[in-house]
Amino acid sequence: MVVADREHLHVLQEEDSSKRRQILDGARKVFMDLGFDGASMGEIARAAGVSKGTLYVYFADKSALFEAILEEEALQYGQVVFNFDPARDVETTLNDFGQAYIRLLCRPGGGSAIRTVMAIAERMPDVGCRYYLRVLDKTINRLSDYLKAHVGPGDLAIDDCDLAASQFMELSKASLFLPFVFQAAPPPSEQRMTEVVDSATRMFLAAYKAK
Amino acid sequence: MVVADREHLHVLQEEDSSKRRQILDGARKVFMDLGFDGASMGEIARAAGVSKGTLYVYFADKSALFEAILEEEALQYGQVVFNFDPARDVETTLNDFGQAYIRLLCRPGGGSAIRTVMAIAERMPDVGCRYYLRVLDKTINRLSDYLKAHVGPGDLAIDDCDLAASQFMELSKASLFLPFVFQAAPPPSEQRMTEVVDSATRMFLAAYKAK
Amino acid sequence: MVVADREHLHVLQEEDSSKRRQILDGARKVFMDLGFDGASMGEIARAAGVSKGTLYVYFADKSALFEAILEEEALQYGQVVFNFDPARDVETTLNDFGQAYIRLLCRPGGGSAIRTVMAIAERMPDVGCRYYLRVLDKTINRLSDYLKAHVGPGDLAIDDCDLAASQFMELSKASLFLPFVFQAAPPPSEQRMTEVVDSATRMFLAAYKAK
Amino acid sequence: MVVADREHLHVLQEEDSSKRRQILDGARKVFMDLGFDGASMGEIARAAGVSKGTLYVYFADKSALFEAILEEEALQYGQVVFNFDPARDVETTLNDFGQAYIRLLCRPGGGSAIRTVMAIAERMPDVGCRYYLRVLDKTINRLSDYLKAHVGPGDLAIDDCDLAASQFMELSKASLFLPFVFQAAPPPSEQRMTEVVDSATRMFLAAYKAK
DNA sequence: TATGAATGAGACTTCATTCAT
DNA sequence: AATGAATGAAGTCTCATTCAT
Repeated sequence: MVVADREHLHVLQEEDSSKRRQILDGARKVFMDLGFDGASMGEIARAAGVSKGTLYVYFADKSALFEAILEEEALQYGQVVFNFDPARDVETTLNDFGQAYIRLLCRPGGGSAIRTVMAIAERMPDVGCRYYLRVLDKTINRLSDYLKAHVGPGDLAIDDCDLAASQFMELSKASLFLPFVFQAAPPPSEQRMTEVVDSATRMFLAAYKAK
Repeated sequence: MVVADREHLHVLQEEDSSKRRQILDGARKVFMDLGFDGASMGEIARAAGVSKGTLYVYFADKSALFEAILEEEALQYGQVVFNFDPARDVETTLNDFGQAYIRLLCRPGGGSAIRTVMAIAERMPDVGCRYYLRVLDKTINRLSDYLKAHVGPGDLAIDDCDLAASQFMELSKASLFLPFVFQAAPPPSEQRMTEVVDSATRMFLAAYKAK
Repeated sequence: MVVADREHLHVLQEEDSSKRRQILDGARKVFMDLGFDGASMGEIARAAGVSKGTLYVYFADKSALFEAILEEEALQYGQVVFNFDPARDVETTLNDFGQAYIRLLCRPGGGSAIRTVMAIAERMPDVGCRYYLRVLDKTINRLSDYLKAHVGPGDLAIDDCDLAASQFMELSKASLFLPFVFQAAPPPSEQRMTEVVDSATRMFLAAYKAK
Repeated sequence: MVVADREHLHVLQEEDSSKRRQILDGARKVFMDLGFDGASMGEIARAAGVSKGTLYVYFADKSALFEAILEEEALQYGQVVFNFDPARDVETTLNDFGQAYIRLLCRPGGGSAIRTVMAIAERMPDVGCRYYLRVLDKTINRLSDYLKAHVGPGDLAIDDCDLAASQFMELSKASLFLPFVFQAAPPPSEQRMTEVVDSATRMFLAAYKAK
């Protein structure tokens, strides 16, 4: 056991050994296309251009590979620049954020991680939970912090900023995300996304703008 | 088996022959708990109290059984009385609907159908699509129709009622559904659900109440 | 031990180059603990503190490594000084031998070689055969030779000394070895081993002491 | 095949449903030839003339199949009529038993169970232990009981009957079993077995016959 | 010489599905 | 109709071995 750990450590230290990169890229595609159960290690190996055995050199098992991908997803999410500079005005900030957020969700393959994780959350609750906290909840918190900074006379009148942040994010998805993720509609057009986020921003400000 | 003949002539056709009922009930539980891939026909047979072979007497294969359950789910959803009587006033109607809606989603096992269907939407797009249309979109449309009936001076000022309906539904889930479905939080308390839907209603009216 | 001296010679062909020694020591432990099939080359490499590739520098394959260990085992066995000096009296010689023999078999890990070789004797008959001849049969023969030297009036009356030697060895194991090797009992106590070998010696002499 | 018709009975539960019998027979052969690790489920399926999947209908896993065979082995062992009728005289009883015992051990494939179980006793201690208790220890106890019944003036003078029983069994194997099990010699001849057991009996009585 | 990354065959096991009764 | 025995394809994972450095 200890040995295995060490062996993995050695490999893991080189975060971007090219084989590891290949595997993660191939696996992401397969996992997101087919879901955790639908993806087979053979398919992943083929997609990654390595042998099946090699997968297990880099990742202890299928779950570990899956979680490594979610880890990356979380990091990428964190690197998306949601500009929550408190100096910026609320309307612009919210609108920019909403636009970026919905485009992230509805990019081709964009809902896949959410969908895929959601799918196994019942059988692997800790995976679901961690993904939520690291990705979704974190974004809520950053927006919430921004809002808090603007609560005050002449700015925003919000009682529960966490709820408000969540509300704005939900509003930004309205009529777009569900049809997309259920494959009932193609990815929304640029124009439609703009409209929806504009509407969300208006609605949010109508409710929370201090008088 | 002469005596039995008379009975079994039509039983198979009948939607609710007792065996079929048993199977659907057992299968729903297993599918919702474990997901499409995680559920095995053996487990389903056990949960239904029938033999594995019998499953194939009533359903062509695993997918057909799964879709039959979604069919039922859609019917049940349709039977939930969302009281959209145009005669009722907007605030009460929206609030009542929001309360019922979030309780439906967050009931134990409530997110399961959504989660389960979402999970296979990429591999079985028509299943995902049909579920969306028959369940989610249908609800949106009914709410939208209600809203349309109230658009007018002194009532609601809404440009895009479909979007507005979707917005209200999304608002009703804010901060509640995602943590629940990702297993990052237990089902929300009654009080919290009430608060969130109250806030959603206020927000909606702040934005759309005609002046 | 003379090992320290040897290390100053850098003769790579030498049987006991330090790496080779490491490998043999690590491999013995793993093979004896887990059996031929249960032992993996990876585990052996770890136990030996070398890389997997290095194993194949010194040994052609897993079997060759295993046989090299049995070779050593045979040599060590041969070096255990069973004092069969013909000048010693029979009772003492037998008893001393029996005591040493049963302690050898029942030492922690003692039955392991026998067990391990036995296990693969059917698939690798020559390995089993050679081990028997070089280890077990050799001991029988040395005891047999000792007995032959004492056959005569006033000493021992034995017709078939090979059989007699084998009999004494079997008697020395009675009630001790099988429970131990089948893990049905912990290693026998010192006192019990003494009693059993004493009994074996008495029995042997009762049967073979010349009158 | 005419017989085949009769075999299509629903008798999975029965201990000797024909498929179960087939599997056990095929598996015994493969396990005994190749050892637990060396035997593959595919090979066993082929030897049994069933599909791999069928093996798992009857046995939970490879270990369970293996243990079922040991179970049978134990039963068969128990059914070997070792005639320990206390009314029989000691010499005949011992000799008959010894003859039967060594023939059991050295029959073709006879040492295989012992060898095979011994081989995995380290990794599966409970299997080893149970086999020892159910097969070997049980036989010792039955012989021991017989001996106890004959301890007395003019019959046997034995202090530790359990030890004595074990001693006789070990003596009966002397020079025969080890070469056989290590594949260093073919199964012993009838004549040789007779000689060895005769010698064992003489030796035993020389030591334990009451004076 | 020594390494360890990489491989691919093959192990055990599961499971949707079929078939005879 | 209902069963349950049987199947075989496919899944995850292990491991002896090779090869470039």
